[in-house]
Amino acid sequence: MLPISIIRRTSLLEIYTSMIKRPKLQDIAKQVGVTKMTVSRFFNDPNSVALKTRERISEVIEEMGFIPNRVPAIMSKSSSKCIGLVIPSFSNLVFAEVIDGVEETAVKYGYSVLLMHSGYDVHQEEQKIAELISYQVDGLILSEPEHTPLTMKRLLKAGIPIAEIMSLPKVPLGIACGIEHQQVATETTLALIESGRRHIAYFGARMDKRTYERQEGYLNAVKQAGLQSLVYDEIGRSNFTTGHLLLKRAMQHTPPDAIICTNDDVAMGVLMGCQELKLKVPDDLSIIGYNGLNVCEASTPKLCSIATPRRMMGQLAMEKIIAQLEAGMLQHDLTYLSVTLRAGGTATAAEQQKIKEHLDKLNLVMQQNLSEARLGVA
Amino acid sequence: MLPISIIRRTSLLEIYTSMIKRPKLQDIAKQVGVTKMTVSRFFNDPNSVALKTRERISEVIEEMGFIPNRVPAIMSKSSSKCIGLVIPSFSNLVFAEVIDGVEETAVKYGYSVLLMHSGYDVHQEEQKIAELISYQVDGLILSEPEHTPLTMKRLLKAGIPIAEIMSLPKVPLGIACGIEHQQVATETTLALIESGRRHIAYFGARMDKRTYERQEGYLNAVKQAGLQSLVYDEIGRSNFTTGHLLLKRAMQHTPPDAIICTNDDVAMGVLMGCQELKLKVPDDLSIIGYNGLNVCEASTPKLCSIATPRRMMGQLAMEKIIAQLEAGMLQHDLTYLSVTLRAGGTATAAEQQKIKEHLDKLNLVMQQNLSEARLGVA
DNA sequence: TATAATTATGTTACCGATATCAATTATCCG
DNA sequence: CGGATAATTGATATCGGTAACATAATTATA
Repeated sequence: MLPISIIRRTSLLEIYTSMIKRPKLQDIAKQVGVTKMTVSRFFNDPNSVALKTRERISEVIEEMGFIPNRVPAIMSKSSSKCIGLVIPSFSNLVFAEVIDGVEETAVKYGYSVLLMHSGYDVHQEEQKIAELISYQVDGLILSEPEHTPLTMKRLLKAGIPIAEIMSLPKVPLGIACGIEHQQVATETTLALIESGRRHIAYFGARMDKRTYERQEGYLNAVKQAGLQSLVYDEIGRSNFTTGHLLLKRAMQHTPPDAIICTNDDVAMGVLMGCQELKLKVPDDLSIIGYNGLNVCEASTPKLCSIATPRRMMGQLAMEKIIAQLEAGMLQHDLTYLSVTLRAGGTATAAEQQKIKEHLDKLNLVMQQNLSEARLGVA
Repeated sequence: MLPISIIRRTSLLEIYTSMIKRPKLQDIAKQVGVTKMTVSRFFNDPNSVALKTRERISEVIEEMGFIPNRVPAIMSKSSSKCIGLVIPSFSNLVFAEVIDGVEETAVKYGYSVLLMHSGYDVHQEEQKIAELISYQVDGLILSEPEHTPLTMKRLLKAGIPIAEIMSLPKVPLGIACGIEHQQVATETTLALIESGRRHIAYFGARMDKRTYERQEGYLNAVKQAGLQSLVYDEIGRSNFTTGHLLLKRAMQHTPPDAIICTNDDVAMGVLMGCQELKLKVPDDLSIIGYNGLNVCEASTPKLCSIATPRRMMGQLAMEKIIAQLEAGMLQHDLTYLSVTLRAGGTATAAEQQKIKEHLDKLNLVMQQNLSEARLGVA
């Protein structure tokens, strides 16, 4: 069906004739009867302008709806006060909170965020990073663990703080704030095994690289316990439909008694599928999600999920970037963030307890690593 | 639980000592043995540079991981080739496709997109729009129908094409590509009434302004039919949980036999709630979503929803902005986009048919308006 | 009231690209 | 081979702000 278009002239038309040249400080200055320097001061250091002048400038600005041009300022100050953020996708709600955390912190310190998405593709990422650097961002936050060789070279030569979030990259570029997805998956799987589950499946999706880290962790655990590995995945995005589909496929093959899902969407799809297939959750089958999105609250029973500190990751990455900017010094800085259990009835109470214990143990081990690392550096 | 931090020095450390001054065209030029003008040409009009020179420049750029600074270019060319896009929220998947449509079209014509979010708040929107204008965007796409008076003034004085999408604003700033949400809701409601439903409820959310447009349309229809209006809403975002909650509330009050939801998330929440409350869908209760997101596929039965052409809205807004930029002429331009029915078993086959008919009728009426408007202008 | 101290404003150079025009070099053809 | 033409490169001004210093206006103080 084609869009239906009505071109209609309205009362505002007289304003809309041809493109107007945007006013500049000079224009305001002339109107007020000062030089552009005074108007510049009005914006950057109002107290250095006489009250009377300030009022007159204010009036003219108000009247003209004037907004100063930040472009020459970026050149002059050789700092844009902008931080670039590249996420893989806007259709993945995981990143919504990351964005909020990043932006919240940026604003707190007087920075802005330029946001781009890479579509889970390293070449698109290359493009977007180049674009952000070409706008002279003062720092970069990246959320995918892999980059093209050219991107790596550019990033190392960029001379600005760079933070990688979500996962911990093997060769960090500078700052890294992430989760040990693999270890988390191992511990979760072990907890389910200890709780008596013997047919634990992993539902993934081939789009996201972090999925594979978790899958690796899952495989380690089942191998360690001498159990059969049951991995199911699907090309493309991981969503409700994927979960639904993978459940059906799994049931035809070897019916699992527990499913660890790569994320909450897949897990919700599984849960919905269970209602259709009349599977009792968590008795017949326990379902564990990943991320702890709000969607977990929606179902009955609520989805049990591994909650990731997404907002905090954004905040922390930003804090660290700004710290390095203010110090004028680039430094390597790795931060491992711990995950928590988002309680929900898709796992038994005993299982939830076991998972909690395992995650706590993992956190403890990491803290020990921390101490050792400190000694190593000292 | 606090994040666990490990600061570790790695093999890349030697590169990371202090902030490096970013290289400029001049630096490349010196290395190659030409003037910066030649390097500038290398990027903007490669064919005007001798093959041999081109190769040498290429090598140096490759080696230095050089990315040209676009900031002075924006000043010099007095065009940024950037279009600003402001959406209310990244946690609303409705906008993911809009973004894709906008960006896809932008890239096609050599433009970039600067993306910001306003958190459904006109004052935040004011900030973000000002920021985008301060970066000298060549055009703006806004997705909320209301703006502060200051924003209105600034937009009218900005001298760049501005497109408003999603809804059709009462006083359009320039370009508008939107949906007649109110009329669509009226027609949907009427279709359900004609199908025999007598207790039709509307589930909204108080965050989103478009919700109210739809609510208005719903109210018109029930009033027209002499039925009781059953509006339920909740402060805050509209999501699964909201739908769940509103269903319970509605059932305690006057159990509805049909629910029109402000969006698909609320509708999914309702559907999940039905499974808990043992309500038969669509026999006891039919559920209509809004937007036609992919989430509609996830449930059993699939969610019946009014699909909005989100990607097309983005594409169209961008096309029209670029057209005006190339023409160097600002013009009012309103486009009404039609909606379609996304089939799903949460409404009976007969109901789905009726809704389709009503929507088709609406599209016809709009086409007539189009003809009249053309005559009016001619 | 004169002079110093302070406040307010102005002047000039510069940030790093590109537009424009000028100069140089290479190529062609009779 | 010489001059014309085309291809390539260079020189200079400019975009619109801000930094840094200079000057003018005001106030404080002796």
